[in-house]
Amino acid sequence: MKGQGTVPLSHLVRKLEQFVRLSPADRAMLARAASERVRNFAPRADIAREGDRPTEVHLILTGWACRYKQLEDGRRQIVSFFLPGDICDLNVFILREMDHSIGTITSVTIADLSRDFFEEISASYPRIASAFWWESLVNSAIQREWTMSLGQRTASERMAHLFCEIFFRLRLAGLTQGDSCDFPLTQADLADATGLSKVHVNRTLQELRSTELISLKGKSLRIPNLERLMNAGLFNANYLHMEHEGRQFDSNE
Amino acid sequence: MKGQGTVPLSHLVRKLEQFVRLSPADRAMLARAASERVRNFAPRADIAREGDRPTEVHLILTGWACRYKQLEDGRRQIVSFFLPGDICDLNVFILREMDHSIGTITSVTIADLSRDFFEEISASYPRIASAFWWESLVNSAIQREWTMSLGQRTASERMAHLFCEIFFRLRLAGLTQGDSCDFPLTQADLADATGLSKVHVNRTLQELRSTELISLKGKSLRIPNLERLMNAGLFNANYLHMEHEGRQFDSNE
DNA sequence: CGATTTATTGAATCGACTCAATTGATGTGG
DNA sequence: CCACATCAATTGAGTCGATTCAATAAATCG
Repeated sequence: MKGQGTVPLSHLVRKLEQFVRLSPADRAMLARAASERVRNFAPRADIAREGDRPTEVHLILTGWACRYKQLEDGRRQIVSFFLPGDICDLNVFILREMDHSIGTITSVTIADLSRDFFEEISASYPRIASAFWWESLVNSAIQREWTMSLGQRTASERMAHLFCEIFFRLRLAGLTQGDSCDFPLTQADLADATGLSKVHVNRTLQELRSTELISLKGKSLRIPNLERLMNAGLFNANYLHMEHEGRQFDSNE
Repeated sequence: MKGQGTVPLSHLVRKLEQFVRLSPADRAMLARAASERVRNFAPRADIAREGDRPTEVHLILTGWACRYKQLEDGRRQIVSFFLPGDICDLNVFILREMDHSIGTITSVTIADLSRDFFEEISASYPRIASAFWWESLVNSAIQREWTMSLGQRTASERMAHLFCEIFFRLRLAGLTQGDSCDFPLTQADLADATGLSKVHVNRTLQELRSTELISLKGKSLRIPNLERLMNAGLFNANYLHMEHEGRQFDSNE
């Protein structure tokens, strides 16, 4: 039973184990959760819309998605990306309605986690609960870092920073191959995420390519020298909190 | 014992009661929490610094503070404001170190809430726990809205939006007088929060004043017509989730 | 009261935007 | 499997919002 191989759940487990050591029972619980209600979405589809009542928490099993908001006049901002293994807001169901939408980038498989499930977790699976807290605090930190990027970083810094962030997050979930990873975002997506125009995104990418900070063709990203890209984006990984918390959170089994 | 008058704790209670109805026991618990370890800070002082180990959660009793991040070259971004009654990140103590700093704007009084305190809450005070969850989800929503502002709104929209947000939040805590409220932020603070230069903040304020959207002198803000300001800032209050969740969360006592 | 912080103004510049057209990919149906 | 349609990426030119630098005026504070 050891080694879940490439099953979708493994991204979540791999990521959570960055923080706590999970017991076989913990893993079984997660496996149960991830199979309860599974749904598939086409690329560029909405999983949830602003105004909807949130009734469950979504766990991204495969594919990329994003949270986005729109102004009445159509201006659109992607406020975060969801990668495989990511969980959308713990406990959202206590709010009456969504203040943003969740849409897919690629085709996506999600598992819907019910409220009861969360209550069971907090009552009986303290390590999972801890890890979920960690995930949620990291997501808040990412959102703050985006605020920083949009407020202070220049176009090329912003772009470099985003590439670093995504690469680190994918790596944590076991989704990189050496210095490369899948990268399904279009330049329009990057524009919506960075607050730049599509045209300027294009020019900024050319700049990053010409200085050999990235190589981006098709849907694949390669970062030949991560350190250099991090410097270019003033990227400090501390906000991802990829530290292991030590023994106090380990499984005793 | 009824009516806490203007004691600092009342801002928190008033805000949380927007969401749940608290029992006398709940209130007593909050009162205990808020008196456990109280500290005072001068204006423009740091409550916590990036790199520190977070050991407790801070509750703002009086005064204004902010979360901010800095790049190596000194560029500074305020990523959120803390107003009286606000709580800084539930459960941060599970992270190894702060990824940002918390600094005061005015003089500030805080209460430090221990980890044990939170465990007691989740075990025995479900309504407070719910309300804390709500507060934390709203804070995330605010952070997303800032991302939206910085990415998509123009200078004057951004400024108008920020004024609306602060006014709504202060009102929820019982800190507005009619169409006015205290407003201790300097133009430099506004610049750091909106990602604009000080000079442009100044010019944007002049624009808002000349169109009579705000009146801002000394440390006092007046919003003669909130609706107009909301339109100017494309402000939609839904992200503040100021809805009452209905009976299921009410105290039975 | 002078000292320091905060706010205001002007002028020149630049990063990023818009508009508009073109090239290159991707994908689908006949 | 090509032809057409659509979507994504690229390029050029002109413009504008916001910036920087620098100086001055007005508040605030000890």
